[in-house]
Amino acid sequence: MAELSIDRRTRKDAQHNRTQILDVARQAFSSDGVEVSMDAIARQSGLGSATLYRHFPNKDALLAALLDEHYEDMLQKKTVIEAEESDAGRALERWIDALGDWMLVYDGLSEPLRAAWSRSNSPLKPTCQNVIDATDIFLRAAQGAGLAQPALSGRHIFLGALAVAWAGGTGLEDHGTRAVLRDMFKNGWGIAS
Amino acid sequence: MAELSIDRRTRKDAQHNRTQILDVARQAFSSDGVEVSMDAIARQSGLGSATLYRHFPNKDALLAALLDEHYEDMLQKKTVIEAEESDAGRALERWIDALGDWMLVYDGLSEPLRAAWSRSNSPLKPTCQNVIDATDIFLRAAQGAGLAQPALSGRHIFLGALAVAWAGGTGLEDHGTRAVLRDMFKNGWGIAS
DNA sequence: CCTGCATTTGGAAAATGGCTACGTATCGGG
DNA sequence: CCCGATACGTAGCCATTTTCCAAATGCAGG
Repeated sequence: MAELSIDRRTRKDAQHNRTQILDVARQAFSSDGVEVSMDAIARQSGLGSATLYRHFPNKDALLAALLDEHYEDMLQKKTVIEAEESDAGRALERWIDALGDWMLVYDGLSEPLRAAWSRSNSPLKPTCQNVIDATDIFLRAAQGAGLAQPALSGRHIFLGALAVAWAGGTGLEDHGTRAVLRDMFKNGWGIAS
Repeated sequence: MAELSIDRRTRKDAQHNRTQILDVARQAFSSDGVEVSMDAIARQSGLGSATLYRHFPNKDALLAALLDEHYEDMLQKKTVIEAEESDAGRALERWIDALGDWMLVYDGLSEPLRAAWSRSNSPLKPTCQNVIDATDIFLRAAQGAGLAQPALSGRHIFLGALAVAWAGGTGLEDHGTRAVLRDMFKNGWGIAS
């Protein structure tokens, strides 16, 4: 309903430009990381930068629009995990893995995500909150089964996964390091004596 | 010896300006984080920006000069820990804590540190390497005593500590989160079943 | 004390990036 | 087909890192 009224009032060229921007941005972020300039995206879209900013008031908003697409996938993964995995610990583990992958869809994505959740008015914040909420569900189940540290919250897990994604992200020649970091995130560096 | 020949050839005003820059930068980084502009540092030093760049070819070089001062403290801490702590696990823990503190001396320090170690020619790289080497010593001792995950290397610990510092760094209203993250780094989010 | 010259300096400017003001072009209903 | 609402692009602002070059300045030797 809301969509209809928007669509009806939005000019066709504007609609076309919007999807064009999203397509170009998706491609640009994928190949060059989130650090590509807005100017470059506008140029590749065949538009002036002001037009880009009219559709998305800032870079984070553009990023958020793209991430919301991926959030659909995340919801689906959530359903699949819940259906397939009876063990709450393994379910949480799979969810955290999915989280890590999500945070790596675009190179350098960790930065704006982290910045978003300290800044008060970032368009990325709702998206983060959704993911955190989903994480909380898996986490509490695992905690109930004694398979996750009881003091943690979904926010902590999110931050941890974000930190791992950040550290293991761009320019890490050694691919195995990523796996090691994830394992360290799950099990810690220490061994209880 | 090398210092003498440098000192002899370096003009007094240049020497003075150099220490002046370092003093101002130390203060500026401390109070405003590493994101302060080079221009601001130059201005507060009563110098033109070009002068600043003559002394330190880029921001990382300036940062590295300051961090090297702190590295002295780290070496001292290392000695103290080695002297006081007979348990290798606790020694490693204390070292990692020191590592975490070191990475927080300036706000936003994690960023350049991480960038440094993927970029090939960063002035910060040698400093990082020194810290990693020291970490390796503590780590191997702990591994030998069965108190740390055997698959890890000093580099992994360094990256992990960096990730924790990054995630728990700037703009984290909740101070307890930092402690939780450190604990999660040591023990993981999971509980072995 | 003076003087010549290498060294050092400062201000201006280039390159890049986020973002905006404003006049113009275009869409689409009547 | 026309006109107002809507969307557009140019040009530009501000901030940041870094570089260029002419002018100033310290210092060694006379």
